[in-house]
Amino acid sequence: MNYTNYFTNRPTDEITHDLIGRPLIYNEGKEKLGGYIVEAEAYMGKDDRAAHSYGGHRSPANEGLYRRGGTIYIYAQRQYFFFDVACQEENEPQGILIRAIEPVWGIDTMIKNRNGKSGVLLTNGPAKMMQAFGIHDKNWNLHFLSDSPFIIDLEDKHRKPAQEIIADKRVGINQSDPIWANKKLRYYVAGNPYVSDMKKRNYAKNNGWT
DNA sequence: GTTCGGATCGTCT
DNA sequence: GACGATCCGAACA
Repeated sequence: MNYTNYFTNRPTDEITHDLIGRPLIYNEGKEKLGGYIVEAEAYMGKDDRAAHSYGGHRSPANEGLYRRGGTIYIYAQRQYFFFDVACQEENEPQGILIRAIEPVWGIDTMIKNRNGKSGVLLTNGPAKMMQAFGIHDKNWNLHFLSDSPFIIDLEDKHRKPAQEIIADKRVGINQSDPIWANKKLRYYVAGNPYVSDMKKRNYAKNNGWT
């Protein structure tokens, strides 16, 4: 399975669901940083009121969404950076936002990058994950995954099986269009502590893995 | 443990 | 000049 096939040929929400439990790794050359994807959101393109590409809106900042599936789309929001992967063919501006990982590789370095914050606070949000990787710019925006330090491991045997994957509404979406704002396009490992806003009382045994 | 409001800056109008 | 696909610390329980 290569990135092009993986990020096209299926509906974007289906790909998003499939990414849960797969390793996401960032390796600039000196050390492997990353963990298992535990939370991600699908943005369904021109019709999706919550997407940056809603209504066909196109600008230098959201150009990445219009590139071919497997292209990295990094964007800035306030002082923070977010990591997306474009889906579908070129000019079909759909994408996936990786929201959270359960840290596994290079934890000590990621804690340093996060200014000493550890535990759940290390990577339980899209901008926190980028900080943990030490990314503070859009350097890799518009690069194809295989031409970047990012690796999404598509080997099924490396995918950590979740006990249950929940579909829920996306986070931080403007409610002006309740139809799109409430669509269940966010997927996460039930009870995993690294899912953003996961309440302690909802933590699952074995972090929600089988 | 959970909620609330302010910070802060790239991007588009 | 206004607005976020957020984060953090302070306040309250």
